Amino acid sequence: MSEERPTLRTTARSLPIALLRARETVMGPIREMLAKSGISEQKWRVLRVLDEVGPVEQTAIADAACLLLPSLTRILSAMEKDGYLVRRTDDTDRRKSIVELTEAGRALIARHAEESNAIMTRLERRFGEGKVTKLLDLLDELRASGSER
Amino acid sequence: MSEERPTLRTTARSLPIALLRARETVMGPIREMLAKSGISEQKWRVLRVLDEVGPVEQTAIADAACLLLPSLTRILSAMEKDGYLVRRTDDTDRRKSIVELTEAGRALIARHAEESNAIMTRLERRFGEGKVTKLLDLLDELRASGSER
DNA sequence: TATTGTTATACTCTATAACTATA
DNA sequence: TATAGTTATAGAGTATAACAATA
Repeated sequence: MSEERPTLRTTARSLPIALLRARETVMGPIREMLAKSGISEQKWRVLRVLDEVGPVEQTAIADAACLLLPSLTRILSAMEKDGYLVRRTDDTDRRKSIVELTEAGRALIARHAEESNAIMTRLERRFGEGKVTKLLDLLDELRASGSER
Repeated sequence: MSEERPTLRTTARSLPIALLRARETVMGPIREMLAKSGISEQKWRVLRVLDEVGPVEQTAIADAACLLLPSLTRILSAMEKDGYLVRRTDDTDRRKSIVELTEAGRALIARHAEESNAIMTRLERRFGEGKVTKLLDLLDELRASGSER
């Protein structure tokens, strides 16, 4: 049969689809964990970013947590109302607002840290620790190469 | 300082976050491509799955395209209305409905295949073809290990 | 009784543009 | 003029449960 049209790669060899499928595989137990405290994936990412980098402006959070600024505005408002973080105007540039975790925010993270680590450790045992490391390295490099040219 | 609470991995070493960030990096040019024909990421995944596996029941599509069945129902209805696919009741099990691409659906894929491949090729050149292969292999294995045990 | 898919509902996130205030 | 963040709005996806048809 004469096949004229260009052929796409199989979905298993499509990077965006493979990344999504792999993520869905990994997210299962984490979703269960988060569901228990009624916190969304997006809020959990924001919490982790804040925990990692400390007080920071919103554009940086949006980039690190893969959220658009309008989404982030809404999420931060809700989380501030719930007492997990505070926003204050930056001293040197009053357009910026700096976001910072409260003690309650840090406590929320702490409550989940152990289980989160256990989930990751279990995955490493099943999938292979070396492979996880290799995979994370490649993902980092891929992300970095996206910023180039 | 005495740090008592358990520590989380950095977000760069969190598999779900790293997978998401990498995906966002890769999706940029693809989103631009799809935006031109007003087709969502989710619809594009459905098209590719159907193109790859042929006529198939909806549960299988949902799994392969990482969509919940209620979402898929709505998406398929819209795509059927647009003439890209048809649904027919399975002969041997009348609970199932088999979904199949129409000629218009295949044409839609064909219109994007060349550009989609070009985007992927460009990424391979920048990031390294070997690394892409290695990454896809690892993602496949990860996905497979999720089904185990 | 279990499974396949649909419908209903409430919620959340996405995407874009317009806007405010600061620089 | 440009940037940081907010607000508005429309649209789409997520998640859960309840349901109909079929097995």
